[in-house]
Amino acid sequence: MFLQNLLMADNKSNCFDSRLWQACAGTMVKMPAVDSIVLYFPQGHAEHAGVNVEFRSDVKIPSYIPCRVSSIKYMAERETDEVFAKIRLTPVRLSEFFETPEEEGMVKIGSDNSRKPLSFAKTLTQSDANNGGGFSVPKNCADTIFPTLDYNVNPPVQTLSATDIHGKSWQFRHIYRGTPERHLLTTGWSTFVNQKKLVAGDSIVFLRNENDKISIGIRRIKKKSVAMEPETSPWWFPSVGNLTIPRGGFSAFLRDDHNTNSSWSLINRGNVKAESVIEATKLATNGQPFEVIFYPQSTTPEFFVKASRVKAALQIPWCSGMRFKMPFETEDLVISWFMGTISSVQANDPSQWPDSPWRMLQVIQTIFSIYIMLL
Amino acid sequence: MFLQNLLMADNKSNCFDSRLWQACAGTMVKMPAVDSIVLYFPQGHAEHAGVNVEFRSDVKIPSYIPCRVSSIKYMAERETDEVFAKIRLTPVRLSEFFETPEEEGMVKIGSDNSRKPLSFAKTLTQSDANNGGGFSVPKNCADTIFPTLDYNVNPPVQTLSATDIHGKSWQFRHIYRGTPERHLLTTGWSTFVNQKKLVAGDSIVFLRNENDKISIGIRRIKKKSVAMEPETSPWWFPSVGNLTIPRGGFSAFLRDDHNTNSSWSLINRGNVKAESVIEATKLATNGQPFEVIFYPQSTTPEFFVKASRVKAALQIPWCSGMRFKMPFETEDLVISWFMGTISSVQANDPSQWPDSPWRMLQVIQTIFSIYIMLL
DNA sequence: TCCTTTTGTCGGCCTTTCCGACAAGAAGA
DNA sequence: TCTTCTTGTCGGAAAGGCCGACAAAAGGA
Repeated sequence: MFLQNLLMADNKSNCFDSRLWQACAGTMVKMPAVDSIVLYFPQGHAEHAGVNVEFRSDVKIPSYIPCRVSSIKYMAERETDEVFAKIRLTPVRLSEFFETPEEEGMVKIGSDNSRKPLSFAKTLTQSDANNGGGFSVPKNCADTIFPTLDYNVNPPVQTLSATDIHGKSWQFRHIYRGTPERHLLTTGWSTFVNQKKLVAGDSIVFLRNENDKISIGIRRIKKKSVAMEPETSPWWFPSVGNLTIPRGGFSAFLRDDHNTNSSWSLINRGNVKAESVIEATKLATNGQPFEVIFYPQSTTPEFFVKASRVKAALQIPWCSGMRFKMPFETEDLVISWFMGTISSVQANDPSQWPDSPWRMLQVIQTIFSIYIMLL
Repeated sequence: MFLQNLLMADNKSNCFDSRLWQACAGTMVKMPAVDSIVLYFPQGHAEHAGVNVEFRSDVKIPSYIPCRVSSIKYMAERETDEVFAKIRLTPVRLSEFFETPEEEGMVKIGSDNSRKPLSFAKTLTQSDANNGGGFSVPKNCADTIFPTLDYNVNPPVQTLSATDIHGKSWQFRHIYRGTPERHLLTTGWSTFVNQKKLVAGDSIVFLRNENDKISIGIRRIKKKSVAMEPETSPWWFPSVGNLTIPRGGFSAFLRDDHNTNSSWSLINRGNVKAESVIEATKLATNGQPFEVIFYPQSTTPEFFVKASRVKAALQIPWCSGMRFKMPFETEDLVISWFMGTISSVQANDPSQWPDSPWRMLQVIQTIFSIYIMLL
């Protein structure tokens, strides 16, 4: 059988370039390393599924299960280009969790920014998305990402090849013209917009890899837009007085209080099934390896958290009135900071999940509730 | 590494459908079966390369080497869609050649025509190739190959998907309209013409496989056109008086006498290198397995000939004045017959290759020389 | 030979897309 | 605040592509 056919057999495909995957997921999404130790939270997994998961009431489910990451597959939906990861987890003894060195899994944000920025994102304007028009290329993007034009010819023009997350190549005419002059993508752009079904508000990411090949990724606009809603599960940096936990933290999630309590802003609704959660939890509880699917663009938090981060967070005496600051990423990959005060600390669902570190996430949730109310 | 990248790593690709390969090569090109016995002719191989091959003079090279076909890979150039085959041959003892049953390798031309014709070829007109226009579909092609249109709607229209030799899918709008009404391919056609760099005179082949999937192949026009030049290496059917050797014969090749003697009409010039010929001959002479590349659209003959055919041909007392008839295939896959008289029988290069059955091909060459002179 | 069927080419018109003009917005002085 | 630089939107212009008309070519009687 022909290989290409194999790849197209279902609506998923292995990711062509893991850096493009990262750019689409958002630079603030940090996946754990293979072989590192994480805590798996069934409760978080259920919330990620976005449906009410009915666990069997006769079996006691632990609130967290320490696991070793066996493998991670970076993938993308063939239809929408939405990125997701397939993670294989193997339960380990709790002692292994505590034996993990403190430093393991720490991520130095910005440490790989030593080189020139290699990616550029732009939210599509009405003119960009209206087919008929081309794409207005921000000067920075053309200067730092695209191959340099020959400005001696008039007008300067070249063919730009960009590869999408599935490895499919797209060609665009890149021209520098107009008064005042600006960079534009013309021929090929409308085909891309139509085939990817892009609309104004969607973002695209251009990425230049080490061989100067260009990749092009998509981040779709959220259907239910909440003003300034962070696009990805943000990592937050607690800053308590002078105490700052360096480069660690939890993911946060966002309850959309404009709707009912059970309604979550999800992009992946329906992609993670309740049965998968029950199956994963069953295997995890029995100490058997299991597989979970994670959609980073979902607004629910990661439900597998690096051991070192959990330990860092547990050392903070969380209480009301505590001030904090938290970074989040907007559509254009710009990292902004939100500062506020913790109003209350409580477990998310105390009756079913007593004493779960998962309640920490409730803190963040509360913060966001306040945040939205202030707008 | 991503699979698709692997496939695109060089400018060759494994053929998507061997029947499409056959259609592009021409139905008169018959490849030997795997495990069958053939004669390999170093001289023919050298001519196929289209360059002067300098064999080492100190080693005596046999004029033919009996071989068993170990494997055949059907392939296509990624850039031009030109089909070729990679054939692995293992030298065998001459006794194995003679032990081959007479019937082996016999090909019954027309035996698989029992079903409706499943392929249709058309040479592109100026209007077909001019971008701006669509493609005028012959009625027969639409009726026998394409999915049947719903003639109740007005105008009858559908989307036609066709897969090229690399497995890439192309979409065309197939509409039945105009006065008088006719079948046309509109949207999608000009993209195909531009990307494949088709010009008026090139042929395309539509093929319907057992699952009613449509394939689309390309046969490019020869650069140096000789009027009524057969497009593929023809098989010929000698007919001597009442004696007709059934369904056997040699391939023929065509010397273009309008040019110098050493100039051959080649489509694959430069694709088969002299070094490959020397390497293959060296291995073959030493009795070791070797690999050859064969371009069926080349106008040089096959340089590996089925054992049974050689034996059949050797039984004919070739001499001047003998009348013969020979089928050949035109661009549109129509098989025509050419009849003539043998003017002389001589070895192609008697000093280097005495007593080679390869001289039989010289007969055909002579016939064609006469043929061209008559035009 | 004549008639019918099929299909190649053409000009008209509609749609798409390419273009500079202009101005709104952002950034810097 | 003013100036400069950047980029979003618009209407006109050019190109591409779909259409039936017509006639040439092919095939059958």
